[in-house]
Amino acid sequence: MKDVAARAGVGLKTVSRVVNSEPGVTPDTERRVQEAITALGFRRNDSARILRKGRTASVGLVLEDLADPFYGPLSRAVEEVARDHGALLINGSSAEDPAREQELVLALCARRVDGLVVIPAGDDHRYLEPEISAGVATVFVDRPAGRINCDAVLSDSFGGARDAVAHLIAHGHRRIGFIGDQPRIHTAIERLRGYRAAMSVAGLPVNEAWMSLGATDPSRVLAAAEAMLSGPEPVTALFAGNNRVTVTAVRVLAARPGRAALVGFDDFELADLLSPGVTVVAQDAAQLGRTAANMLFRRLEGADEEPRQIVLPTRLIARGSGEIPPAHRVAS
Amino acid sequence: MKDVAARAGVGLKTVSRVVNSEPGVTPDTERRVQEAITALGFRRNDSARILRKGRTASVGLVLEDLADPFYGPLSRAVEEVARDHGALLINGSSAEDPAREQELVLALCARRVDGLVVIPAGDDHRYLEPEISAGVATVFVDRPAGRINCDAVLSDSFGGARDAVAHLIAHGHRRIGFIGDQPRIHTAIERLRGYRAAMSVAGLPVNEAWMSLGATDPSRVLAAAEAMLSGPEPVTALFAGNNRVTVTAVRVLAARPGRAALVGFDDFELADLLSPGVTVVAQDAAQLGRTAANMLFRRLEGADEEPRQIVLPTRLIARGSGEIPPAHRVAS
DNA sequence: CTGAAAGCGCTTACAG
DNA sequence: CTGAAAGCGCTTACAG
Repeated sequence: MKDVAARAGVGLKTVSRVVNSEPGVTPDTERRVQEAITALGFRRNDSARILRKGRTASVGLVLEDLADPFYGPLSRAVEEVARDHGALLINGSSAEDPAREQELVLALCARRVDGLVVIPAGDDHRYLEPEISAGVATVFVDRPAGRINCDAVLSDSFGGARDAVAHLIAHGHRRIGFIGDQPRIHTAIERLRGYRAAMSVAGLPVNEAWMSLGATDPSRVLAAAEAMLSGPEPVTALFAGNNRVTVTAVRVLAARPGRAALVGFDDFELADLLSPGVTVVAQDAAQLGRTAANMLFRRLEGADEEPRQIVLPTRLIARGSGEIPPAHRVAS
Repeated sequence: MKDVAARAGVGLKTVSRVVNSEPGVTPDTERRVQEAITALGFRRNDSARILRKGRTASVGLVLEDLADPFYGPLSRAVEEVARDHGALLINGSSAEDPAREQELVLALCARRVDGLVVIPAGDDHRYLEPEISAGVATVFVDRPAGRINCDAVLSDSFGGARDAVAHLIAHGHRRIGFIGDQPRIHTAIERLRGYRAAMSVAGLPVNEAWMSLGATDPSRVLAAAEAMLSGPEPVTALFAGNNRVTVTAVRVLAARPGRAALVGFDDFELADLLSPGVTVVAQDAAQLGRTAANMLFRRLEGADEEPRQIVLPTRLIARGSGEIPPAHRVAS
C-alpha cells in the first residue's frame, strides 16, 4: 500500500479510500491510484484490516464429520446465511472427540471469528465461558451446550423417537429394539427417553437387551442388531437412532429372512426407493443450520436477550419398513 | 498482552515466549505470567500473529456444493491433511456459478490463505494469475484449471465413461442415452467423449437425441430421461454422468414399466441395496481430496516443480442395473 | 478533497 | 534469562 501511494504520488489514506471505494476522491486521483495498484499487483491484506477493524467477517462451524450426509445440508445452510452477511465460513470436524472439539473451537476463537456454530461432541463447555464473555457469539446446533447457558437449536428428539416407537407399537410390535449413539450425546439420551416413554405409555415391558447405545460404526451396529434379532426374546422391530445406524440396520435386515420392521431417525436420500421403503422420523437439517445461523447473526447485530433454545418439530414419514407386522410366531 | 506484561511485571517479549511456550523463561517468571493471563482472561489474537508471521496456517477450499454427498468425503479428506499440517480450512460453495467461484477465491486470497484447493465452476482462471505469482499455492480438483497452467488432481472421466458405455454395449445395448452435467464443466465433456468413444469402437451410430448436457437438477434430468426413453428411437440404457443425475435416473426408471439399464458415474451410499443394485463407475472422492491436499502442502513446503496433473483411475462396479439386457422389442 | 500520525496486537532481530 | 524498539499492513480520528 505504501508502494502504491508512493507510485501514485498520494497519501496512504487516499489509497485506502480507493481500495474501499469510499467517497471523497477526485476521479483523476482515483485513476492514478488504480494504475499504481495494477502496475504493482497490489492485493489488500485482510489480516491487517481485520486487526484494525476488530471484526473478521468470518464464522466458525464445528461439526462431527463433514462427510456425514446429515451435516452437508446443515453446513450449506449456515454458509448461505453467512454469505448473506458477507462472512466466510471456517470449519472443522471434531470426529466426535470432545478434546478435538475443544481444540478446534479454541483455534477458531484465537482467529477471532465473529461467531461460532457448534455441533458439540463433548458435554462440558465451560471452556467456552471466557470466549463468550469476551464477545464470541455462539449457537449450538443439534445438541445443547453442556454446563453453560447458551443458545441452541435442536430437533425434537424425544418427541420424534416417541412417535417412531408408538408407530411400531400401533403396527402390532411389542418387542422393539433401540440402537442409538453414544450415551455422552444428548440426542442419544433423548431418543432413548422417547423410546421408553412410548413403551411405557403402551404398557409394554422393556428388556435391557433391547437397548444399545454406542458408536455408530457399522460393526458395532451390526453386532447390536444381530444380538437383538436373535436370542431367546428376539425383537420384531428396530428403531434406529440416527441415519448412520439406519443405513447399517437396512443392510442387516436385507440379509436376514423374515423381515423385522424398521423406523429410522433422520431421513436420507433414496430411503423411498429401497424395498421396502424406509419409514423415518425426518428432521430438517438445512432448517436447523439456517435457524442457528440467523440466531447467530442476530446476536452479532447486538441482540442482547437471554440465551434461547429452539426446538424444531420432526415428521414421521411412513414408507413401508415401519408398517411391517410382527412375524407370526411372535404375534401376541 | 501489554496488560499481561504490566501485571506480571515483565516485558512483552517474555509474555510472548510464555504464550508460545518458547524456551528461555524461568519457571518462576512463567508462573507469574500464567497467573496474569488467567486473571486477565487473556486470549492471543491470531490475526496479529498472522500479520507478523506472514503465514496464516489456513487453506481455502472452494467447491460446488457442500451439501452434495460427493464433496463431503472430499472435504473431509482435505481437512484431515490440513489438520496434520496444523492448518484450518476455510470453505465455500460456488453453487456452480463462475462469478461466485471467483468472488470466493479472491476473498480467500485477500485473507491470505496459504493455499487453495479449488473445484472450479468456471473455465477461465486467469484471474488467479496475480495471486499465484504472489505465492498462493493452488491445486485444482475434479476439474482442471482453465487457461492457466496449474496443479490438478482428476478422476479418469474419459476412461470411466468409456468403460461404462462399453459395459452396456457388452450386455446387448445399441441405443444408449447419456445425461451429463453442463458443457462448461470439464468432466461433462470428458464423459461425453468417453461415451462417444465406446459407441464408435463398437461401430454403433449415435443419435444427437441420445445426448443431453445441462443442469443436474431433478426436473431437467427427468425431462431428458423421459425424452430419451420415449419417442421413435427410444434408448434401452442410460449412462448417468454423475451422482445427482444417477439418483434422478433411478427414480425415473423405477416409475416406468420394462426397465431400461443404467450405469452411473460416481458411487453412492445404498446403491447396492436398491433393486436392482445400481451399477456404477466409482471414483474415490476422499482419495481425490487427499491427493490434492498433499500436493498443496508439498508446494507450501517449497516444492518448486512444474505444475502437474494427476489422474486417478475409476472402477466399474456391476450390481445389476447395468446388466439388464435390452427389452425384447428393441433387441437388434 | 487529501494526508500525517498513531495504533490494532502481535513477532523479529537485537542488545544486554 | 530478559526486554526495548521497530514493524507487519492496514484504519481511525483528526487536521488542513
